[in-house]
Amino acid sequence: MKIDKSTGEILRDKREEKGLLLRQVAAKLDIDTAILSKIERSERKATKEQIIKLAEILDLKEDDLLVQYLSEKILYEIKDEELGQKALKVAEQRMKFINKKNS
Amino acid sequence: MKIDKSTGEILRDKREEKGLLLRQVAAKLDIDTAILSKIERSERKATKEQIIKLAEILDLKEDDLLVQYLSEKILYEIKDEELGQKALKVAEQRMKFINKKNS
DNA sequence: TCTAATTTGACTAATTTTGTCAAATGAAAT
DNA sequence: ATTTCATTTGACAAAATTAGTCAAATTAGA
Repeated sequence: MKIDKSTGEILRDKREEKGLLLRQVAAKLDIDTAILSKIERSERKATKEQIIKLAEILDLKEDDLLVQYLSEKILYEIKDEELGQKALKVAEQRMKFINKKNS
Repeated sequence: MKIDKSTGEILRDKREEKGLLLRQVAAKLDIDTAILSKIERSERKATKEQIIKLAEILDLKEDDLLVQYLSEKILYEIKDEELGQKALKVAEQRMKFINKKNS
């Protein structure tokens, strides 16, 4: 899993690698070019549906891209929080606890 | 850190322990009783400001309550996600990476 | 059973997110 | 240098989500 690249960077790199224009990919996503530009520069978040379509369009592994995307959503929640690191750890513990309970 | 109790349960337990009514606490928070009732039963999320006030009103350690609250917000983001667990782990790695970079 | 506390659900208000559009900027090619 | 096309920017609108009120229904204790 790439930990040193933002979702946006991954998307831009792959799009350019495939020689596609923002315009072309945006058309397939049915959104304005401006939004895709912003997504690639991490100025906007994509929606989950857009991520799924992008994986398809750019031949990226859907699950990997989704994990990347979700982890970014999580980090976004705590980005300005002093206690973010602690909260993440506690969230993991609670997640384990919940999973244990449901088995 | 309590891992087996929701924020709502913590709040309700402490409020009852102190013999306060929903009405009284809600008044201090400047919201309708109905909302506090829903927060305590995890039907609604509190805002960060409400959590801070509640820690004060109920004599709970602010940081602990905030960590509890933030971890719940994180879990909420991934509650319906198959890949939630993986995303959490990746978020932690990325968090570490970001912290390393900024030091 | 009376009374006060809590819960429920329908509704409104406020905020955030997602999107469009047009103008500005940048980059490549003559 | 000028043209042309891709990308970026920012102001704005639409849509969705979140936060709140209110009143009626339910629950719990004396």
